[in-house]
Amino acid sequence: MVAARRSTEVSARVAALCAELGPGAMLPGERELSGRFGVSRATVRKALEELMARRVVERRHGAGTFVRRPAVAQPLMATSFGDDMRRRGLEPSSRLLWWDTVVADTELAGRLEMPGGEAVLRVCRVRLADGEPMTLETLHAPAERVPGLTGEDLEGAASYYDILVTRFGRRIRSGTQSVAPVVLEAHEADLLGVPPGDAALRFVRTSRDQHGEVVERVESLARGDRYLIEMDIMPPRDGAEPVSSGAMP
Amino acid sequence: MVAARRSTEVSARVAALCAELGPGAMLPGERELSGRFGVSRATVRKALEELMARRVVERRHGAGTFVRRPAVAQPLMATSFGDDMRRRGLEPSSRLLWWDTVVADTELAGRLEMPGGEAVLRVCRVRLADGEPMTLETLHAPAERVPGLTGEDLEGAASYYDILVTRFGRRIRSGTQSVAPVVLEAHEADLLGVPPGDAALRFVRTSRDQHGEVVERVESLARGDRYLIEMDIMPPRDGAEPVSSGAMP
DNA sequence: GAGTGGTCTAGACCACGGT
DNA sequence: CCGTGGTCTAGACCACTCA
Repeated sequence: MVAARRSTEVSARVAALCAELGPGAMLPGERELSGRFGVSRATVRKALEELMARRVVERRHGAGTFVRRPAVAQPLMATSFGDDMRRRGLEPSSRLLWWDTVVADTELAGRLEMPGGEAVLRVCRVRLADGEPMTLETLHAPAERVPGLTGEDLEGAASYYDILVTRFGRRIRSGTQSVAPVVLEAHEADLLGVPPGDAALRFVRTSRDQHGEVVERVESLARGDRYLIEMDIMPPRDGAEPVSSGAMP
Repeated sequence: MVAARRSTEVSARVAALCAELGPGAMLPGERELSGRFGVSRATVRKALEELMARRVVERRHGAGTFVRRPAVAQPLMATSFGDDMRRRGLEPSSRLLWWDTVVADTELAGRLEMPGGEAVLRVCRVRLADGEPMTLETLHAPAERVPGLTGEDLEGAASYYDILVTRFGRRIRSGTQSVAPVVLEAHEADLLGVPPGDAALRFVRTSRDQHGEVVERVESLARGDRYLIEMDIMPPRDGAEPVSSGAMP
């Protein structure tokens, strides 16, 4: 792999160093790094700023630069978990917990906008980044729209969105998502590797393909210490209804 | 006003230039600006990066730097708590818990982008809808930018955003917000009228006025049982960083 | 006081876009 | 082609933290 920019190269090498040292560790100084990698200090600083933006490191004026346990920002776009993690320089994977197919009752059929009485594929996975549990996901998909798909297809590094495109010719075009805070139950905390009673975000996402058909409903629990939602906000335009807003159940 | 960093000073002067030239206009080149302001090109670049992050300018490699056109299709809006509640048919109000002014230390001054050592107004309120506590808010505002404002001005049905406009001629133009899940401490739960240990959302919002000046930093705890973020999501646009959407407490 | 990150300078070369 | 932004260097001084 060729790094066009030296700062990107330095960035990657420092990120590797971070992984080696572990969270909380202090990195060598900028001058030391610039010597070690044979680049100027300005380049090292640019690389560190990149890692800063990615929340990999934390800098304290006068003290040093430290490896951070990153809170992963949740982009409010329909990116797959894998793409999301890779963009942060983390290696995504999945651990399949269980899967089955059930017959949709009226409520589930309604949510998936499918006929009642038909089969629904359910897959429960732990999603990991660099081997560390990040979210606990349960996927619901109308079996008619993804014929032949099983839970095993979604093990390891497989991406549901990729499979949707390559096997079924379906592309995600839109979706809605809600987010609420929850306190983790013991078994959930256990699967996520955090203490029970920790805070988490509960995402519920419904996605549609190019035909407007619902192809997934995902309920996902994300560790509160590793997930952070960031958004830009704009003032309301007069007369416009909000495209999105806080709601009260 | 003294700008400690020369890049901040340059930033402000270029922002003024942008306002003068109008949307779509091409700015002078970086070398030209560095000569005009008597700073190095690196400093100009740093200033431009700041304006880039604030979406004031847009740079095109090989072409130039341009004043950004009014944002297209901003998917999301910053409404005040009061407007938000009224839209849901609820009657908003506030209960003032305490207020004071403090001298900004370096960290706070940095967050508010104001000179260190100056005064900051802090106001802590419980926000209610139909008399029921919804959020617990702590507002921070640079006193210089809202002279004479006190906590009492924000009691009852008063809206900070309204006051900003009517008394100080400042309109919210942009902002950023982050959201994380937390577990409520006993005293927080008490103020919100929920059991301790309940889940909540912690919003941290920074808003700017038409001059690009920070006019508030608000930390707000929203009851997890009454607040839910809902958003539309779109597939990622190639190359685009997430300009994301969401909701406000 | 020694070492850290934060800022700035004055120069260089490269990659890209329009004419 | 020329002017633009993008990257990089080698050095300097300042502000901060911590032993």
